[in-house]
Amino acid sequence: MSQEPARPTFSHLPADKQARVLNAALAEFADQGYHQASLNRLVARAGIAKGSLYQYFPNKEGIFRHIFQLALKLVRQTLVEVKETTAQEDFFTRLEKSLQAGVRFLQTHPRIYSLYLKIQFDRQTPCRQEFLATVRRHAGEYFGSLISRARTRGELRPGISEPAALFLLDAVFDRFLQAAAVPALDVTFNLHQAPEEIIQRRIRELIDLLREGLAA
Amino acid sequence: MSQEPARPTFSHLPADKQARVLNAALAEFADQGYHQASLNRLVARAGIAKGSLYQYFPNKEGIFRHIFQLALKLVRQTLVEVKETTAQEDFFTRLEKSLQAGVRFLQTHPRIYSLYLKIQFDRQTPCRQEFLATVRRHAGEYFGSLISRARTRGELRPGISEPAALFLLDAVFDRFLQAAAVPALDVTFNLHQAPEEIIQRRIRELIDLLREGLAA
DNA sequence: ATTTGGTATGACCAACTGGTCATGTCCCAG
DNA sequence: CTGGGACATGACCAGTTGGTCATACCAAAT
Repeated sequence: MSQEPARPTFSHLPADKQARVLNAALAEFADQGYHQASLNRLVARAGIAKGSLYQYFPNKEGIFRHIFQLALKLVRQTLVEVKETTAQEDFFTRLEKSLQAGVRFLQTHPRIYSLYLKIQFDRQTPCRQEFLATVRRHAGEYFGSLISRARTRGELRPGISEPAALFLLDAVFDRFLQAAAVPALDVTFNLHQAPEEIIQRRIRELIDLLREGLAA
Repeated sequence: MSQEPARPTFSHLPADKQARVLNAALAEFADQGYHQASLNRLVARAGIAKGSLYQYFPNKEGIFRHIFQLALKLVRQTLVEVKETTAQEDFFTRLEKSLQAGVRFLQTHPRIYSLYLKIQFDRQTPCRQEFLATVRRHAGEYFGSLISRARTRGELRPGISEPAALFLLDAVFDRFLQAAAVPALDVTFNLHQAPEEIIQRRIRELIDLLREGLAA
């Protein structure tokens, strides 16, 4: 499918040097996006020579694919973990804990989330299709399994359209995280860099609304 | 606040030439974003010389501000129009018609919507703050007025958190439009370039879900 | 002491960027 | 016929980009 993005030389490197390079790369791609990312800045941040970078990776896209695969692994891990640790709860508690986990992820890996957003909205980023497909598939499976178990337990209104429910959850959760991560995005929630306590209250309000609906 | 982005020379131009330049600019910015947009490509598309461009506008940012103001005007217009033409309907019908109007806008002005997305997620675009604030303000006022009238009419569940409802609507609507405009974004709705009929059905399903909630 | 293989380095390259400007064209007033 | 102002033009500029490469370094093996 796609050749190894990193050269063997890179894996022989002392761990701290690898880390420096990966950190610099993640930082650069996360806050500039693929095309605006500058390899000159990257090597400056990492404290290595330009030539060295090309001993580690075949080209810019190779660097990108590498850090993108690391990011993907982390996301997968997190999703699996949340799914397992909330397996015993009822549907709406699971939703609440999932959103909380999302916020935690975003706070501990802000650059990875930023990278994710960059990829999502720059149609020309390499691997975009592959990346989005993977993430959406995981999200879909995640919400899907929550929903289908909730349905067999009778926690859902009967006759609900499953695709619609999936879409709704995906939309609301994604937007919630976006609003927490990106300034000037949400109308009234003011989630960006809001204190933990407010975020928790907002999460509960939202889940309530999803559960009970808007109508009288 | 900010000087006129277009030079007088530009307004003296024959209308079709103006249109050619504006079209080329919108196209370039919409599918490349601000920084990746190339003025060389732009002038090639418009069929004018590089130098001419700088007789019309002071610099790249000036061009951007100009087309961005045109876009803003169009969005404002559309919102006002929808608000007025649905004034007589009940809350959930208004929601439905609003979403339909959004989809129509996106179909008739795909490049403007694309530009909007680019601005939303590229933190470094000029005028970003100003632009987002304006759009969000309009969206907020729009949904806000819908909600508060619905409340006085008793169409809403009492005790609903208004900010939460606003956030929910904004999130779902925006994501719906995004999914319709950008490939590979939604999990299961497959809205991208879907036929009119499917889109209408999805809208109805979503509004239903918002109205009645998820819980049994 | 010499050779060898992996790694480090930064000057260098072509391609492109946003932006400038001397020159040219054209039309209209004198 | 002459002059002047508005507009057109593309060669040109300095700066940056992703990428290359001859050279240098340094350990271990001979």
